[in-house]
Amino acid sequence: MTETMTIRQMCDAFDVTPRTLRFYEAKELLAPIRQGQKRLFTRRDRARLKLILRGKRFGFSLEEIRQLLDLYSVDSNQETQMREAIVVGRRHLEEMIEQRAALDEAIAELTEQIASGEAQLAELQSARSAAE
Amino acid sequence: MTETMTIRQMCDAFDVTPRTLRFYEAKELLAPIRQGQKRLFTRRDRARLKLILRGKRFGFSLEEIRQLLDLYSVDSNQETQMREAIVVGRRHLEEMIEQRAALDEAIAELTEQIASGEAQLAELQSARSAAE
DNA sequence: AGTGCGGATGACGTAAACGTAAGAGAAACG
DNA sequence: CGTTTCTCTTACGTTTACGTCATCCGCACT
Repeated sequence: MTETMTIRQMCDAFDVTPRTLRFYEAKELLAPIRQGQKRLFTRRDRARLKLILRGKRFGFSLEEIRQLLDLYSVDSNQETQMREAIVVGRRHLEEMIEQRAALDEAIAELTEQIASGEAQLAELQSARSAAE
Repeated sequence: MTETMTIRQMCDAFDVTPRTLRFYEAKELLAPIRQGQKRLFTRRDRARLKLILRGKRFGFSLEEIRQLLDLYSVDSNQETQMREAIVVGRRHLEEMIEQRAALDEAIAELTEQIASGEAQLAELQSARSAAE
């Protein structure tokens, strides 16, 4: 069905702007095929875009993501390229595991802070009703 | 002991540059006291800087972090300000929880990709030794 | 008195990741 | 056939988060 998608369909599907998709193409993160002038984004582009957006969310730069994408691209049957991709992948994996630990800690602390803030508010409430 | 710290001590302790600390002060994320011209960073500044660096790591902008810091600053006994901080805090908390879920998924997938990449490499190895 | 050293204050520069406007071409619609 | 509607390329603009001078000040040695 949706074997390929237009730029507009991509934008709607992934909530990005056309500019962003063209920018990613210029940076060689995506490689849509052309039908005349127009871009057609394939399943592969969609998979890559998903990974790009995920990577961005975790604070990786587009350049870091570009290196990592080689690991997911099946056509990296070139041995040296594959080795390189695995090294990059391992580095990212480590970083992400560290990030998860830090995230857990941050979530715990923030939860605590919110609770303590609410407690202070509740105190203000009861102080007010006692004053009536 | 180290009740207050100079800018250089801060830089060494947190691995940032003086420029960064002055920048954060300009953005009202930090508020070191002054001894003459020189900045002296207090315990409070250190706690805030820790939160700032953590927030950055999770992809929050300095402006978002600034809003969140009110929640941790104990002197936000102003009720409306406290309410606002709690709302912001809840929003961040939700986002971080979502982020953790996405992170878990990404870690799982990346682990898989690395394993599959290594399998391909191993195949190349055995193909080579069989060719001898 | 001279000379570093640490820190301060502008002010301009920069990299990343797009935003935005201008102009043009194809294509779909009434 | 004219007019929106998409999309294209080109190119300059913008925001965030600092980097990088240049210059100056005050204090500690010697």
